[in-house]
Amino acid sequence: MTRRNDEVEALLREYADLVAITGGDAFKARAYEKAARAIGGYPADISKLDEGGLREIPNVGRSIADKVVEYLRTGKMAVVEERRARIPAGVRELIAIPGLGPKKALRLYEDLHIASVDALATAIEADALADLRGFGEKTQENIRHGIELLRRAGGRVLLSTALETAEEIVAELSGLPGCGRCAYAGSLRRMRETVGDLDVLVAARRSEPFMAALCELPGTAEVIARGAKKTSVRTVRGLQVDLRVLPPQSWGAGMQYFTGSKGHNIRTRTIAVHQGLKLSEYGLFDAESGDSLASRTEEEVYARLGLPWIAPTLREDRGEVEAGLHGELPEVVTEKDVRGDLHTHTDLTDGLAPLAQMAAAAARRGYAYYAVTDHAPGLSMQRMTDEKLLAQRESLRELDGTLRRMRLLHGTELNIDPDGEVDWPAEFLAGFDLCVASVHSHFHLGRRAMTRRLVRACENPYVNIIGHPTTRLIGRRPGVDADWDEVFAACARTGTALEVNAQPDRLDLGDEDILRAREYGAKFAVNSDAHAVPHLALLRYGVATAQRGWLTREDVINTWPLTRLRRFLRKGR
DNA sequence: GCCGTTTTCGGCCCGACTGTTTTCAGTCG
Repeated sequence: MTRRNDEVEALLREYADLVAITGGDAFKARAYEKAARAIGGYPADISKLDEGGLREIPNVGRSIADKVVEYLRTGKMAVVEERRARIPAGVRELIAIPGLGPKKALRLYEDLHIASVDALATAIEADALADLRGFGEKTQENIRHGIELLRRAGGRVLLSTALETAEEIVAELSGLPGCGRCAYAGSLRRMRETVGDLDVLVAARRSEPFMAALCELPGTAEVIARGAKKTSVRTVRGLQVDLRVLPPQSWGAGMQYFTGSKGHNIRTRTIAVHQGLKLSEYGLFDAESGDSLASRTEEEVYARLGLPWIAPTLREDRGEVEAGLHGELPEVVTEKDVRGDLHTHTDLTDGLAPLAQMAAAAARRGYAYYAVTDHAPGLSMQRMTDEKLLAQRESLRELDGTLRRMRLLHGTELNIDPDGEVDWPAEFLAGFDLCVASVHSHFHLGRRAMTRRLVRACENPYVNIIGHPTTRLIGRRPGVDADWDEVFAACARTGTALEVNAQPDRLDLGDEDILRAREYGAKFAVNSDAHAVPHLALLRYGVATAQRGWLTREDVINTWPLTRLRRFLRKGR
């Protein structure tokens, strides 16, 4: 279920954007952004809070608390409605284009009445921006490229967005009478980093009540097709949902078929054909007699084909069927295997919650260890100082040992400068239990310089993990250019782990790079990069990505017992 | 709009990059 917190966060963000676009006070816009972030990252459910309770949340004052109360009561915020009436939704979409902010969006709207990404693309094609102040050739080229980036996502949404919607729908349909089973399949079940549409399956004798329920959900905007076996709708967020109702005895075959991928299914069907069988969404059949041989569970279907059950995250036709036939499928890492998070923030830098709250929440997740890695001074906007950091270390050491059996590690997230140097000298770095090091600036160095930069970071005896190695932002920013083979080899050689950052818009490294890095024998750390208590749970997306990269416990350092982890962190020093 | 006080007003993340603006505005992290 989406939390009310998330709804309010989205609404306040929208209002902040609209204030910025309409040329309001920039500090006011930022105040709404800060409040949005604080509410989104607030651990408690805000719908249970009164105005006083809301004002306890940092950066929420009287005015915003009032508006939130108004929203919780009426489902609306009058000020947002007003601004929406003045600025079409498409204008706000424009500022999602990298390189295009609120000022340029307003100019496009006021001077040329451009109110959608499509209209902007058309205008650029028609060279209609030539006379507009601030839109020279380079700017237009950058915008064109930005639109390209957005479109390459091809209407796909982030895994996290898709999963939230799917879980809501599954929860709704599961509650209906006559529902045998209900689950999502498709690329979402395979946990791809973006999802084009949702496939939801129901096992039931009568399909009609489920089709009707889907069409009538509050989140359903439009019914695309409606039949007895399949119904398709589009949600208010623009996501297409296909619902298929299967006879209960076909559940396993249906899940296998609709989970895909296409490539994986071609492999399994080929195996079936060679055995004189036929595999469809209804079951595995004898090709001649038409007798059903297996269909009730996925395990049954795979077993009859001579295969072990294959984890959905592996079903990408990357050799998993072959591996299954030879009994060589990897035992992929699971969320339960993860003993601790090694990249997290607190309110000492840009996190929302204080150290004690983050640590307590981590302990509730059952972790054996937990690292706090706030930003280093190189990110000047974070205003980190040696004194603040050492004071944090002291509080952390005091807290250590008081949280069930969880051990606290003191770390930092260093900035890798263009030369591959990091924020502090060796003597100071030696005081940390571990260091994550990440690229946060100078993304366009060129391949050779970028490769040297990352390799030098690996060679630093105090750098343990390269954070979000490519720095890509899915759908918004491509990863940096480097000779990754060289970087991965350096990681393996120096005992530096590669992060699998679990933030849903990063998932960095991504699955394909993980597969490549694994070939060099590099190790990995699956981290949440949490900036708030609820973010700790994002780890599931990182674990799924690790699975898609075929990683096992052996590959992932934060599944190891603390003593083994500490040995790794010493990097042979 | 929020916050913290020097308690009711003034500061708020700050520096870098980029393109185009002939002196700096807009965007980003």
